[in-house]
Amino acid sequence: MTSLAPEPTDRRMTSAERRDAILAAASVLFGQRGYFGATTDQVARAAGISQPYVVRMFGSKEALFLAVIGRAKTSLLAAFRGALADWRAAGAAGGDPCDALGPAYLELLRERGVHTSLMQAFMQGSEPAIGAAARDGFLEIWAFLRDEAGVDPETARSFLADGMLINVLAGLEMPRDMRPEAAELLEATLGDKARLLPGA
Amino acid sequence: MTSLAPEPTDRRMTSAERRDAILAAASVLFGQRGYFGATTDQVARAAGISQPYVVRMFGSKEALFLAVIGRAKTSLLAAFRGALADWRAAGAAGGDPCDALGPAYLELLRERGVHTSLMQAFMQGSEPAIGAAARDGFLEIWAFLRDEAGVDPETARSFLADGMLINVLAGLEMPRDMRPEAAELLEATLGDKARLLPGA
DNA sequence: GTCTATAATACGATAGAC
DNA sequence: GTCTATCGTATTATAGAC
Repeated sequence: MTSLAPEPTDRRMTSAERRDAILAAASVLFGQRGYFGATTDQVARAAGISQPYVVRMFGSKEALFLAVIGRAKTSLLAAFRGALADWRAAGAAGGDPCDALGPAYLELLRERGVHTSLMQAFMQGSEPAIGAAARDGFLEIWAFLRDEAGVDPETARSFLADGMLINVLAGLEMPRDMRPEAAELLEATLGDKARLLPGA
Repeated sequence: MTSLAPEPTDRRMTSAERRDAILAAASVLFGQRGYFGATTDQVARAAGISQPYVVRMFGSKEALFLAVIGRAKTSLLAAFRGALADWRAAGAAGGDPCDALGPAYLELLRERGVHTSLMQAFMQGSEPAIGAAARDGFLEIWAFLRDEAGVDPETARSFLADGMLINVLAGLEMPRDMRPEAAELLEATLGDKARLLPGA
């Protein structure tokens, strides 16, 4: 039976890719304006499709947002796991794994909307479904640092704090400010990697 | 002329206090749901007045939000300046001023909505008026640390990072999560002060 | 000063054609 | 799979009475 042959992979890839392109567009918009501020119509326009189709594809705006933060969490953990594996392969036994995770976190700024959409989710703790997913995602990062990377609580806490400051500078689009204080803050926090922030 | 006598202070105080009560209610709501998520009707109900009156009193929702973050910035800087003065009066010349500012920041969690409304503003950098005000406010804190408290850039950066992590745990309402990982994270970040977070 | 009533619009979601 | 048309509702803001 010819029907046993697999469907042309082109079709399925295109479908999954299109879905991911919508999620990428939604990540940027939710990252900029937050869950309530970004509209399904804005996502649709950015993705070049109709507003009802966005809702149809994900079921609801809330489900779309949950898919966005799930995708961001996956991107982040993949970047961390890759950096950790490389760091271990390079044979850095006694050192601090965060020395490898930090640069990976900054490189991820090139993928727009990952940090900011997660951060917007973190600020919705009082929304029942989103809040639960956000707490869950944050604790998954914590568990990765403690259990997979093997760092102690204070090192993990400090690493997360540095990450949250970077997220805030991304949310602020701080490079838009041209005053010397802004330059000093950006230099102290990110050095020349400040160019990766939104607004730069 | 009897009209030269000052107006009864009762009247004016009551008016200013009522305005501040509205701002306090708005701080909590904007902190929880963000600029777009909180509605003027929710603020009005929380303050026990009508929705059109909220808009009338502040001119627009955006002006109300800007008043909220202005008030939060004032509360924060007042707490910092008070703690810094006490610390200097106690004669701690060679130490780190952040040792006094940190506890003051945690005590301010009792005043609901200060940290979270500021954080929500920080995540709206792409909104023209709000973004500019948010960057301005953040840099005012930075300038306080550098110029008034006299701390070096790396100490200031690290202090701000710790603060941003606390803000995120407040936004997440992390104490709602009962798993041991959440307890470990909260203990590492706030110790017994975790009880001051929303959601606790 | 504060309210009620309401205008004007924006939004998420559904129905149904193709 | 994807669109157009549209419904029902929520939201900001204004008008105007008291």
